[in-house]
Parts: sequence; structure tokens; C-alpha cells
Amino acid sequence: MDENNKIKVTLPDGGVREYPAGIALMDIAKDISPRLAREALVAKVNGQLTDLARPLERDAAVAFLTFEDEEGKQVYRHSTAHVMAQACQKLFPGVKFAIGPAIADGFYYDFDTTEPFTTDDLGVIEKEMEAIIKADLPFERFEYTRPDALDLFGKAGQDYKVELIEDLPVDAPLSVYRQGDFTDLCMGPHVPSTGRLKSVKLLNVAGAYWRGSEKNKMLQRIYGTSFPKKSMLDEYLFRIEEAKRRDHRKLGAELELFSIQDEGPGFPFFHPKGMILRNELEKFWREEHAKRGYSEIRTPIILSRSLWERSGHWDHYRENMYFTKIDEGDYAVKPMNCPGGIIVYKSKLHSYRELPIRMAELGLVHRHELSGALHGMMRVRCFTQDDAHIYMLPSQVKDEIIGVINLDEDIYKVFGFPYHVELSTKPEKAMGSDEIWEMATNALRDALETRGIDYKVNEGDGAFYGPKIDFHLRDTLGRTWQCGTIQLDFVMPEIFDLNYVGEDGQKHRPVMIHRTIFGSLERFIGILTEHFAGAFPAWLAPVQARVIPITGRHAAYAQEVTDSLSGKGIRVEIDTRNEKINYKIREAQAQKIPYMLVVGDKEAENKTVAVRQRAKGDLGAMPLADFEAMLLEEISTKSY
RNA sequence: GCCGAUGUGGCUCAGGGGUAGAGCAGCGCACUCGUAAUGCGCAGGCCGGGGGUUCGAAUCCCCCCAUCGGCUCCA
Repeated sequence: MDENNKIKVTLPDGGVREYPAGIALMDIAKDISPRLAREALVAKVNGQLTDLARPLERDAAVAFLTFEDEEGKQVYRHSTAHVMAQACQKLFPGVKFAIGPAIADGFYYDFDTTEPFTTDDLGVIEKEMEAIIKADLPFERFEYTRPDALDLFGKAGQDYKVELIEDLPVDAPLSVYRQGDFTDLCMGPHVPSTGRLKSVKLLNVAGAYWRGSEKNKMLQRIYGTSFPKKSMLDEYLFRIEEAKRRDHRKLGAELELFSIQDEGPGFPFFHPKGMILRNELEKFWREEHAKRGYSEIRTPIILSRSLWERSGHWDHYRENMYFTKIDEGDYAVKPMNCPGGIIVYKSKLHSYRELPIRMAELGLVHRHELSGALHGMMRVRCFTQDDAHIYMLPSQVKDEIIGVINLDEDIYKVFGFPYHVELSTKPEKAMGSDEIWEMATNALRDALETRGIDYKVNEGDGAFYGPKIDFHLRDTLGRTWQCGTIQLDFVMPEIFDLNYVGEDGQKHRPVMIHRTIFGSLERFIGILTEHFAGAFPAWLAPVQARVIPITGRHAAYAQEVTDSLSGKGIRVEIDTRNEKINYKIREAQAQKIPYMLVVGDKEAENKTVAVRQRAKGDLGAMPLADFEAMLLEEISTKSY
């Protein structure tokens, strides 16, 4: 390239600048502004993330990314992961490196070590990282041929890197990054030098299987995060602490909603207040389903082994099931409701005129989840699915799927939380031919596209009998949990020889949908608790109002108010304890009761109540009847 | 199930080889009070369970169990 050649650089603001060909991106940043040079972490050249040290040879659109940009942030964290790996290389000679990506809010790196890391090691590693950062080592990029790279990492004993290279396409370009004495296979890009990294915090260690398969060796994963400013790190750590305060397990105990006890790991207890919440949800659910032409059934929890053999659960789901013996016979506790529901369908002959049949069941299922997987109400070993099975003509499939999607959206809307949708395809352990799976998967995809819903594909994650659309909700720490699901099934109707009588008087095979909206009452209540931080909307609140007499003198009027509210179907409590008003309010606030009704001399005299709303505070006095009307309206509209 | 951590009264936590402490909650008494903690007193724990070391174990060691954070799995 001729030194005298000029190239044109187009910046995001549309401005065009000329530079000599071969100029380093960093020098362009410096030319634009010293501040940009200081803050830029990486460049985007024609949409391609690129190290700042690399030269620019021809005309290009260039953008400089800082920590404020999502991609800049990822590069920052990824570079931090490399620094952590370098620290581990020094502290734990012989350690092997697997992968170390940036993730939401941080990064991790997986190591193969002779001794597992302990929490104490984190501090030591952090110290070493600080030294590396202080040394301000440049991140240098090198291109390698495949044989050279294999030789480099092979000689270094880096088996995982060798495996990674072997799995790359033969003609793929290989890049290697080096800072100081640490060399890693990496696509890059990276920040210019380790000195760019400021506030680093290693958060925890965890075992993680190589390539995510439990068949592989368990590696040691260290999670951490990093920020360009200490204050940002502190704020992040504070946010995590904040989030823990909304943890449904903590709130469940504090608000006396539910609990999990040592006597029943994974088997939740619903306490009186949690039952109110649950019953309200069920009531709402029944209303919405009745409106949409669903009937409701209930099937037994224990059914014979032969049924589970026929359904395929025996072959595909046995390790998750509980078994029992009755007299001489083998039985299983149901892990799913479908076989029971199918028996109901088969109990009589069906005409094509009846279809679609939408049969719902709040079914209690038991599944043996791995002990380490249990998580509050989010993952338990017995739970109530708000299940339904839809039996339909092949021609009705698309409309029925869309109908379920609409129901999902309508119901989630009432709670106002965000969700995302995934489409899961055929798993390894599956029943049914590829053609059937293909057809079913296309039907789901088609319905999603018709409704214009954004979704992500989750390969191999379908149920063993069919592909599915999943609705994922977010908990307070950002973890997502599958709740609603729509599973299209051509397999069960076949195995169970389901049929309906068609127009032609002949038997035909219906198609089935398995679906849930809440997913499970338990998980949904967990999500709901965290979403509202325990401050449930009035229609769900276990106690909707608490009457607080100022002194014992006002107990009679307080009782009158309580009786009146209670007579109108409002869930109300009275606090006649011999305590000061501040104390009683504090406690009612802590219980997140939507309304506190303070009554003293003035209120007793005027037949009013002094209303305090848990979020808005003191609303002043109003006639009791007005308050009742207001609250009843709030309840019936399910406002939040 | 796997890796790491944790387990002390209802809750939050201190103690760390010599036989258990605080605050809050609970109970009793006094105060009769106007929008987030009135004061005093009382009661409450075989320190997750089982083994071992020791004259002596909540404390040290081993094995379980449960929980927390991940991995895997899933509603």
C-alpha cells in the first residue's frame, strides 16, 4: 500500500475525514478528540468490531465504541476475562484454559485445574489482576495458520484450545491474542491494553461442564464483572443486594405466603395468605378460560405403569418420575397431565362437529428434579400446571395456536410484566418421524410469524412428543423462567389411537396441543412476588385493607368499618393491639397491605376513614362509602 | 447429580476447645397515643443430623441432610 494514498473515513455523525492509508484506528480517535482516544475501547469498521491498534487501509465507515455501547462493554468484560486467565496462569501453573466470554453484566472463564478454586482464591486472583492492569500490557493480535495454532497450543498442553481449533472450519482464519506472557486463542477484539480496565470484582466460583454437557469433565468457572469506574461497580453490587430483597423466597416467608421446609425439599407449603393469592389467580384463570370455550377436568395423580409405558413416559421420562406399588400392581405418580386427559377424551366417541375440544386441568404433577436444581418456588418437585389439551382437526391447528398465543398475551397483560418467546425444536430423545416434527415445527413458526411475534429458536429443546413455543418470564436477578408453553403434538394421538368421526362417517386422527399459560401456579406466583416486590395489586393482595384505630377508645368504630368492608367482600383486618399508630402503620406497610384506614375521634364522628395508600401515603379522610366504592373498582378492574 | 459456599432461638446476626449472646418478633405490665419502631420486665436454643478426636466439642476431623450461587435439566 502506497504511503501517500489517502483514505476517506466516514464517522457515525456523517462527517468524512481523510487520513493516510494504514493509519491506526487509535490515531484516528486521537485526531478526533483526546477524550475519545481515552474512552474508546474498540472500533467498528464497516460494522466489524476491530482492535484500535489495527491499521485502516481503505475507505471505511468507522465508529468508536466506549463502555457506554453494549458491544464496547462486552469487549471490556471479555478483555477482563483474559486478564483473569493471565492471573490464573501465574498463580496456578499448569492450569488449562477453556472459554472465557462476556455475559450480561460481566464475564466468566472456565479453567481446568487440579484443585478446585475456593472462594478464598478469588481475592488472590483479584490482586494479581490488579498488578496486570497496573502493568498496562498491550493486547497484541497475531494471525495463525491452523497447523501453527495447533502446534502452539498443543505444545503448551492447552487441550481445550486444541479441541476448539479442530472444530473450526479448516479455512477459518485464526487469531491469537497476547498480553504479557499470556497467549490465548481468541477472535477478539480487545481493548488496547490492560490498563484500560479499572474496577474488577470476582463474584463467585462454580463448576461448569466443558461445552455444557454433563458427559464432559467439570471445569472450574469464575464469574466476575468489571467497570471503568469504582462507583459503577459499587452501584452494580448495590443493585444486586437490592434485588435480593425482592427475592420471592424471602418475601414468601415475610408475607406468610408460602415456604419450603427441610421436611419436603422441593415440595412447597402454601400458607393462608398464599392460598388467597393462589385462589384469586385460579378464579381469574377459570373466568378467562370459560370465556374462550374451555371445559375443565381433573385427573388422578397416580395412574398405572401400563399407561406410562404406552404414553412413552416410561421410556423417555422415567428418571424424572416417582413410582409406587398398589396391591400387586405398579403405578407412577403423574409427571404430566396429558395421558390422564387423553383417557377422558377417549371415554366417548367424538364428532368432527365438536372439535376443537379445549379441555383444561389444574393438574398437580410430581417430577424428580435434581437436588441441585431446586430453587424456591421457581423449580420444585411438585407443582400445579394450568394445563389444557386441545383436540382439533388438522385444519384448525393454526387458529388454535394463535388463540393460545392471544390468551397468553391477554393474561400476561393483566400483570404487566415483560416476557420473551422461544421456539424449541426436536430433541435427541424424541418420538415420531422427522417429517411429523418438521410439519409441527413449521405450524408453530407459521403461527408466530402470522402474529408478528419476535422469537428465538432453541434447537433441540422441545418436549419428547413435539416442538413447542415457550414464554419466558424474568425474575428479579434477571434469570428467565419458562412459564407459558404451547406444544404441538402429532405423536400422542397416534399412540393412544385417538380419533373423531368425520363428515364422511370414517374415523380420523385429531391433532393435539398441550399448553399452559401460568406454566405452574408455583413458579408463576414466584415470578409475581418478585415482579411486584410483594406489593400485589389489590385484587391479589391477601389483605386488601387494614383498619387501624388510634386508641382503644376507637375500637368500636373500627370494628364497624371492618364489618362494613368485610360485608362487601373486601379482605380486611383490624389492628386493635395496644400500640402506637406509627408502629401499626409501619407494620402494615411492611406487610405491603394496599390500604390502611386510620380511625380516630374525627372519623368516628363523621363516619369517615383516613386513607393511607401503601405507595402514595396519606390520602386524607373520605366517607367510608366512597372508599369502599373506590377499592371495589380497583379490585374489579385488576389495576396495578 | 456435579463444583463452591453456608447452616447458632420465629427473623437478622455475634461467639470459634471450658459447656451460649444481642437486636427485632412473641408474652406480661405501664403509657391511650393522628400516618414507618413508647418504656420496663419475662420467656425462648440438646448451636442442621450422625459418628469420631479430646478430661471436655457449637467450636477440630469424617459422613450425611438442607439451603444459597452456578453447571446440567426443566413448568
